[in-house]
Amino acid sequence: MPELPEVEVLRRQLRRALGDARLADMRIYERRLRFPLSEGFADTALTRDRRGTPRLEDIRRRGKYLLFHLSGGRVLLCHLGMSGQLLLEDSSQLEPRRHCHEHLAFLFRRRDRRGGSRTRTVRLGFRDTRRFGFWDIARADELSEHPRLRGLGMEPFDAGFGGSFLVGAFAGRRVSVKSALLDQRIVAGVGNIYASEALFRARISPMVCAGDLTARRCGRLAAGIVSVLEDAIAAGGSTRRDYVHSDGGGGYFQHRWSVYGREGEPCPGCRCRLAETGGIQKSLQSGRSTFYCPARQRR
DNA sequence: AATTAAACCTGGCGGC
DNA sequence: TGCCGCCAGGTTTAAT
Repeated sequence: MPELPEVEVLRRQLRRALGDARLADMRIYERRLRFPLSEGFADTALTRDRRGTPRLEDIRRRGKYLLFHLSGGRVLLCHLGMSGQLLLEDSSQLEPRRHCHEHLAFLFRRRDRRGGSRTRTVRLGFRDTRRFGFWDIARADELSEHPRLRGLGMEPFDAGFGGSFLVGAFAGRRVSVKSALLDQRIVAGVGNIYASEALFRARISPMVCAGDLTARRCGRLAAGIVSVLEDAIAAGGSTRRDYVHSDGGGGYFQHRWSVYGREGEPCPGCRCRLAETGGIQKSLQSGRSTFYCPARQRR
């Protein structure tokens, strides 16, 4: 799925394209997502305020969630799951796109860039082959208490995130550090790809117990998380199979993965030592694959 | 309480 | 070629 960098790239694209558009209309083609779409989703989303249809005030991100803030204090929450996509088109057609697992479509109207009173209609389609993604609607003033957001941990780009935060968060934890990184209640937004990549950058074995990490290693890990997420955002995210940008294009960071998906390849940090190190290894940790270099990433 | 496994879905790939 | 099992960027729920 899209992890933090992919969601962030999408957020920036959508905000640029939609600006302060108004949500003019929407359709639901499939309610059975990872969690069934709530009864009043469309009606609540489309409720007009004094000036007309709801205005898009901002698009924010929390962990892997996209948050569409609408006027009138409503927020649309979107999680892309494993295969969710949000695609923009210049179109005013709400008919579903066939044979592409489109489940929702929104029409936004915004002022034409050339100014004047002309408006432009933009269609935003939500596609999700596996239907692990989901949407919900919440009141803005209750957003932090929403069941799906309430338990989320620290944002990696928050000022408070760093080695000492990880020391505290990992204290007493007997799970592996790799599993701890996937726990959204600790750090929000890191998924299976960037967990492996961050551990590689920090030169830490994914099998180490989170609670056993020294402060020094927690500092390296925090730096590795931030740097890999920043680099991935700058490269437009990673496109492996399902993730695409809002224009259908893809990111480039998959070409810069050091370990993920590179089983048997030479470690980029131990060049020319393939025979000694055995190259990148793959293992399973609580059902998810982990990639690492056993020579460079010590216990 | 803490960890792990199963469940939710569809599609693509390698092996036979 | 066709069928089958396995795997895939996630989260929640049930079971150990």
